[in-house]
Amino acid sequence: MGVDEAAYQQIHPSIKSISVNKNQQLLQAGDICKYTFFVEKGILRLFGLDEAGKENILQFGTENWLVSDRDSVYFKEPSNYYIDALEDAVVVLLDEEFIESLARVTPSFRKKNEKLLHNHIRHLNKRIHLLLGASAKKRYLEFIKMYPDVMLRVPQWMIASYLGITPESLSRIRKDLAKENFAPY
Amino acid sequence: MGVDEAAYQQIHPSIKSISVNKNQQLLQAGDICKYTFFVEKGILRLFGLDEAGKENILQFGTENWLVSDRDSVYFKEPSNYYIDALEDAVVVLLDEEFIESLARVTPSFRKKNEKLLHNHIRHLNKRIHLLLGASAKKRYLEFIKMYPDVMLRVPQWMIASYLGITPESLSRIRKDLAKENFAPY
DNA sequence: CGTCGAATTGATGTCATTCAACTACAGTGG
DNA sequence: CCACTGTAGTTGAATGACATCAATTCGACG
Repeated sequence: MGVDEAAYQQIHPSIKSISVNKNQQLLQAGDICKYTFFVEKGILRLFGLDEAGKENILQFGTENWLVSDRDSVYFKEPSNYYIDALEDAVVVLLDEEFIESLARVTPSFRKKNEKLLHNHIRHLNKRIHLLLGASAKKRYLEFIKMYPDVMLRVPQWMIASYLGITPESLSRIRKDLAKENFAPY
Repeated sequence: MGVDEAAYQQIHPSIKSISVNKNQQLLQAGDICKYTFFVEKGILRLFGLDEAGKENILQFGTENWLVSDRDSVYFKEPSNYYIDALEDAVVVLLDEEFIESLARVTPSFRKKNEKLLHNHIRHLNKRIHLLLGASAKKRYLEFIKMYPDVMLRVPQWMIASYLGITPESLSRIRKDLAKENFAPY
């Protein structure tokens, strides 16, 4: 996160790091999300359920990513989303207190945090743009371009969920691409 | 924006307010977005073009809303999006300097701004969730529930664009709803 | 091995798109 | 004031993209 070591030492006491097992839940809809999770190792995923019970994946988070329901953390409202681990993982729990400490110790932190927020928004806008305008195939190609690592580490049906299509459709899309001599790696 | 009058007076000089005509462009892809637009009157719209030249509407902004390509403002990068006015409008131009002044004069401003960012993210997440999981009909119903005013003031084909469907499809959806005795107003 | 979930494949269905025709209406110029 | 034009909206028929359902196959793991 670009935080220097001296600052880290000062606030160290308030940092909690935990290990989580594959498939372990870190957040459930209805609960208030108390932490922002910084992924030290492994993969987390943030998803919601629609009324048909289908999972819609909003975000994958691999090493050095932040995952959380920012709304729930920030507004202290019950979350509508779920977070779980797709691999055994190590995550750092960043709570309100931590954020405040950090802001006190390194004044530039607030700006960095703001920057992260802006980046997040940029991301979301791009994704909406794609969902509005692009075919499933194009969205898939965009995905593997942006997240080649994720693509190799999560099951295919989850990628389908992220893209907003069924696993069957994604399978067919991949078959198509193979025919066209497309090789992502 | 919840800024008190005294603060307003202090920073007044750096506030620029302009009138724009219907259809006037405020931002073009390729340009750097220098301002965040606060809509005092009228409606603005933020949209992108896909490679087929189709407009994808990311946001409508009516009275008291903020519209901008936050990324472009913040990172000072050329924007990928367009902003124009759907009605004759009056908008306040908020630039970097303004934001800084405000942060200096009212220390709580930074927090308010952060809150706006979080709200924005909440919004975008919800929209993605809908785009991933919900039918066109459900998305339309959601839309008129969230933005009844917008729905009355912008042409139907733009709403279709916002929802990610064609104008024809939206027309049919409305016909369906009418048959089911659905009356939004 | 045998089991279970993931992935593929085929047959069929559904929703939304596309293309085209037509209506309604607002704005423009004669 | 009326004809002319262009844009929005509606409707129909045909097409296409993706979903659904069902049947295998594949592959990891006990």
